[in-house]
Amino acid sequence: MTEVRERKRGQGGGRGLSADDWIELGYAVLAEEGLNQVKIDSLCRRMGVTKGSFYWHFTDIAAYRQALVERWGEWSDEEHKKFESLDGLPPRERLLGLIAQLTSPRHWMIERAMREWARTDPQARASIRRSDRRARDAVRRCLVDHGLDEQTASMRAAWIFAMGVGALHLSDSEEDRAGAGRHSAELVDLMLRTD
Amino acid sequence: MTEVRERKRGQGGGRGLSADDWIELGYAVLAEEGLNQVKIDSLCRRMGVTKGSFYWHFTDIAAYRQALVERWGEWSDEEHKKFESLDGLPPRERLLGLIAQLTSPRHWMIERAMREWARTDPQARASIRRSDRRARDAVRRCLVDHGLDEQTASMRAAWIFAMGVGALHLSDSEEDRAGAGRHSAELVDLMLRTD
DNA sequence: ACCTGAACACCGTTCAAGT
DNA sequence: ACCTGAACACCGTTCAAGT
Repeated sequence: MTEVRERKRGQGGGRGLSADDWIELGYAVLAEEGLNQVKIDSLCRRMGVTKGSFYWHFTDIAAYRQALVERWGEWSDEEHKKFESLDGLPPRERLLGLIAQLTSPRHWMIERAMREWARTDPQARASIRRSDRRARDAVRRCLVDHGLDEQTASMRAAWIFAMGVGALHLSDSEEDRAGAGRHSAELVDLMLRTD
Repeated sequence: MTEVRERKRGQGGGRGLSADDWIELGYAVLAEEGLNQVKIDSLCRRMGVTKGSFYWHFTDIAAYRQALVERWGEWSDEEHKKFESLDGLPPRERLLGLIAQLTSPRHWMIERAMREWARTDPQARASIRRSDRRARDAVRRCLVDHGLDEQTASMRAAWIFAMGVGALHLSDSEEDRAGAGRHSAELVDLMLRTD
């Protein structure tokens, strides 16, 4: 579909491709067609080069995946920073925003691919774990700020987080998502109860 | 697609393999080494036969996966029937049992494989959806029997179910599972609140 | 009925050779 | 520095031929 004939190149010039070009393409394919379409062969076809080109930029496909994982990690860092700017909001609104972000459909394919890779690649696992812990901590902080004790907050944060990951994987069937993705206000109200 | 010419035989007789033998092996490999190790080539090596044997029992690897999916569906049906026998228990205990079953570590690999296949294979998707709906309904019934109104029960059932699926996918990192898998009593108590 | 053996296509990987 | 082209291994698939 996305037949790239005209190669994108760095700002200045240079006739060849950069590692970044490959990563960019990888993400596009990942998001559009999923993990199983990220093959060296088809990537090269899209790029209009032979496989030797790919292997000049990356030692093997594991290194390529790792580059994608690293890029994802950086991107995840930025997202988190963006969210920290909402620290002024009351806990309930902050939590609603967090949940919206957690269950956002923006990058399902990519998130799923990361979790898939994390199952075999230790580096990917470390990256995901770091990102997950940050998300869970952010949720927990909302709960603590709202007045829950540390223990209860940790428990409920883990539940909410697991729910988010579940919604991520259920995102294919609309009926399943309905309950988990919508009604976040009701969920938050239940999770914030202190009585 | 469903070209499964199977031939069951007793324990003793028959020199050749049956489709069941292949399915059995597939499950073993799936559970032990995960989805990516279910290759025709390596399965044949384990069986001690050539690939022609595999292709006599199944038209292609899609048909084989479908046979695995069907088998999983039957097995899932049985599990559900087993659980219906607990209908006499009070809702709270029933719900605890359901959650224990939903987040049981027994067949993580297999469940994940099914959800993975469901992403591309419509038959697998139908199978999973059917099983999911049953599980969610069972949870919802516990909540209704405990006194929640239909709307609230549906919402909370979807949450609990999503949490279970999330726990399934987080099952690699122990820290994440800790909150979602353990503390089910606290979760149930929160979810059963009517006030 | 059940399988072998050889063939082919596809994809990951390597590497000498080109510009 | 960046890529081509040919080679090879691995795996999915087909099929004529064997028992």
